[in-house]
Order: sequence, then C-alpha cells, then structure tokens
Amino acid sequence: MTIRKLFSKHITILLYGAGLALLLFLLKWLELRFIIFDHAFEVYMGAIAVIFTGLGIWLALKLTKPKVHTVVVEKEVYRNADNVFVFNEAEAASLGISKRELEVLQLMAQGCSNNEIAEKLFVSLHTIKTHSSNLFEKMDVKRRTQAIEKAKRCNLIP
Amino acid sequence: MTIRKLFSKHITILLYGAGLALLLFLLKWLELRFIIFDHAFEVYMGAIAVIFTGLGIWLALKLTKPKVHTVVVEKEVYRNADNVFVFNEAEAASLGISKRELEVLQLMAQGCSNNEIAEKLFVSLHTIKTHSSNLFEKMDVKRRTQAIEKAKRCNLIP
DNA sequence: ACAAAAATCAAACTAAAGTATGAGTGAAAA
DNA sequence: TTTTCACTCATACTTTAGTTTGATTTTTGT
Repeated sequence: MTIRKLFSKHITILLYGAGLALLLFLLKWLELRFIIFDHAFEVYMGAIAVIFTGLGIWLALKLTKPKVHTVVVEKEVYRNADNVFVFNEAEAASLGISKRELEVLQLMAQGCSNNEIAEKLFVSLHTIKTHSSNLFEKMDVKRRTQAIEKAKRCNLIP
Repeated sequence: MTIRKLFSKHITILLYGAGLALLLFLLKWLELRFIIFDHAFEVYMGAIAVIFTGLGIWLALKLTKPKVHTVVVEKEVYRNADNVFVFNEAEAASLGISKRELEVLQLMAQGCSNNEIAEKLFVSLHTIKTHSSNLFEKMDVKRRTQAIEKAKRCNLIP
C-alpha cells in the first residue's frame, strides 16, 4: 500500500506540519478570546441584534397570512333538456342576494327601466338605484345588461 | 367673576397642592432615572432587541415575495344539453335587421357597453349609437334590455 | 332584547344611453 | 347611370343609469 508507505516515510514532516497548524490554531483562539474579552459588550450586542433580527424575520414569515388568490373556474354541467327553470338558491345565497334584489333583477331582465321597476314595486327610484347598485356589487358586474347575462347563466332568473 | 374670586381666595391651598404634585412628579422622575441607571444594560438590550426584531420583520416583509396562495374553485354552471340555437332568419328579415345591427345586438346581449361594442367592431361610439337607435326602432322597443329580451324570445340571438 | 342585516329614502353627482338631425361613402339594384 | 340602402361619422341635446354618502326604519337571528 503506497499510501501507508508515504505516511511512514515522511512522518517527521507531517508531525511538524501538524504541530505548526495546532500552534497557529491556538494563537488564533487566544486572539479570538482576547478580542471577545475586550469587546464583550459589543459582541453581546451584536449577537442580540443578529438573534432578534432572525426572530423578526421568522415572525414575519410565520405570521403573515399568504394572500389567497381565488380563481373561479366555471365548469359547465349539462342539465336535463326539460327546460324547466330551477332557481339556483345556492348561488344566490353565496352571492348574498336578497329577496328584494332578486325581484329587481327579474324586472330588469324583463326590460324594465328603473322607473318602471320602482312603480311596480311601489318604492322610490332611489331605492331601486340602491338595490341595483348593491346587486352589481354582489354579482361583480358593472351594468344591468351584464347582470342579466350572468343571472341567466347562473340560473338566478329564467 | 366667580372663578377668579375662588382662585384668589384659595390661592394658598392651590399653591400647596401644586407644590405637592410637583414633588411627587420629581420623586417619580428620580425613581425612573434610578431604575434606568440601575438597569441600563437591560434596558439597552431590550431596546436593541425590539429595534432589531422590527428590522427583521421589515426586512422579511420587504425582501420576500408576497406569499400568494392560489385556490382554484370549480363553480358549476348549469346549462341545457340540447339548446342548439337556430337563428330565426325570417324574423330578422321581417324586422329588417341588418348584419351589422345583429352584431351590435349580440354584443349588447353579452353585456357590452356601447363603448366596448364600438371598440370591438372598430367603429366610433356614434356609429354604435346610430345602430342601436335604429335597432330599437325596428324592434319596437325602448331600451337595450328590452331589445335583448325580445331578441332572445324571437331566437335572433342564443 | 339587542345586534346585524335588509329595506327604504334622499341629494348630488358622474357616466352612459338614447334621440334628432344631417351628411358622406360605397355597393348593389333599378 | 341614377337611385337606394347599409354603414359610417358628427354635433347637440335629453334621459336614464349608476355611484357615493349618509340616514332611518323594519326584520330577523341569536
């Protein structure tokens, strides 16, 4: 075995090198100790700073809620051909649409103007405007035509 | 002035009270100073800890990408399986509705605003207004919502 | 009973929608 | 070739729709 051979051959040199390395190590250690003793306060402060910075980072990473980005994928479900309208109550509930708002929506879809709706429901034009505005907010649409389109698609109205 | 009268009458008592209050304040202040001096190191450490925790939090919030948790929600949209739309050409012809007007009508039914329709068809808003106005005349309706309702009923649009 | 949600009304806006009228262009029909 | 008609654009105007803010009164669910 050539490796053992080399080891035994240059053992003196190796020992010497090892001794030197150890000495250097010791010196370094002593130097470090000296520095630490001399700057104990600063080192302590530094350690505290590092530790608490780390703690802060950890806290921030742990305690921030991930922003939930909800992507709604509309999946088409085919229904029986018997064109009988079944009101999608679940959808209405999830959107938080009230009875009155639904009435307004229905009349809208029939082509009524806000004024006509107000007359039919015996309330003021203001009220209908409020209802429709809330409706658009809840349905996430901008116009009555969009509301009608979406409502039909989601079976909120026939 | 009764307030000034009261003031001058009981000036001694007031002064005495103020002096006492001041003394108490002084005592409290001295006590605080004492505590701070006595615990200077701890207070300093605490301050460092708080500051660097804050720094850590700030660093984490600033330098990390916002955690975005994407949730894909499948929403069921019901639809009739059999609805094969057949365009009622006879009706369209009898009403004298032109190709372009039909395009406008379709986009209307999709919930587009006049401006959006104009953009999609690469014409001006004026043109769309003219088209829609003519459309309402031909269909004998007053509003776009009525036009949509009637068009669906008459199978001019899906 | 009491808080929360729904329904109602109002004023003051801004933004669209719709009307009336006129006019130019290009293609197809008379 | 002239006329008709769909399509385009424009101005000026009126009406309707939609927003914002704020308030009061009913319902309604614990």
